[in-house]
Amino acid sequence: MKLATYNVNGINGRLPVLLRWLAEARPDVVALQELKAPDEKFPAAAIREAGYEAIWHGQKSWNGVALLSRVGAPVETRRGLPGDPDPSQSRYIEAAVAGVLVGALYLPNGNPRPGPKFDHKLAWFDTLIAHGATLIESGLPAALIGDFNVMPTERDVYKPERWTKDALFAPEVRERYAALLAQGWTDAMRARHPDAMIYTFWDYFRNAYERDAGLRIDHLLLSPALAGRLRGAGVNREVRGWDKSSDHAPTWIELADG
DNA sequence: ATGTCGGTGTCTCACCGA
Repeated sequence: MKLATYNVNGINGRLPVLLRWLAEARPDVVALQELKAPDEKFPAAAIREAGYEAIWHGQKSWNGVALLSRVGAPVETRRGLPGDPDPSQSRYIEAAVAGVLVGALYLPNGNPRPGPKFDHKLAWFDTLIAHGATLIESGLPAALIGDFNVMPTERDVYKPERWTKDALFAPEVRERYAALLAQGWTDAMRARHPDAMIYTFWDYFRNAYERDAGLRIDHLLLSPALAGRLRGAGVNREVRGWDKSSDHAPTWIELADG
């Protein structure tokens, strides 16, 4: 099963890019972030015509997450993170799909730091850590996937020294990502490619993609009950070069049958 | 400080958030 995450940065503005990628890559299950659309403006018909059943949790203007599947309808288990510090922001949706419990998330950006947005990021992350523990304790094959808005290590940033004060690379945030892994979650990309330079995001500014000035901020974490099925991982980085692309590239893993 | 996007309202430009 191919499981992917993709921050689309506006699902309606990027719909041709999304549909082209779905047709070419044929992922089985996909988490989407930054829909930037209210529920009634989710392009459900186009997604269905592409062969995917979907659930979504949108909001006007910002945020918004969805889960797509072409291997059986996602059975929604949660909408919103339990104990979310600001439930008005649509950042989490969870479903059982193809025998895996998939939590699809869009962690707050948190800039500027310091400030209330950074505090919110830390609070949201703490809430995710609490929920992550319950998922691990369940013993189910589970995945937490999405835009975590954190580069876990220096290897995940094209120029680490320039990012030390940024909310995406702050020690408090990287510590929380490490705390999540310490629960038993496996960073699938790093498990498959321990030393490679891998990015999932390139800024729109200053020709970042052409210069390969990227960041690795989109992650797929696997519970102990699922990690043994990991067979491959990669980034469809060419998608970032397409016309009208998101600033993120689709990021995927391959799982053996359970 | 800067740069470039989509979405939205203040609505053919200016703003926010990223």
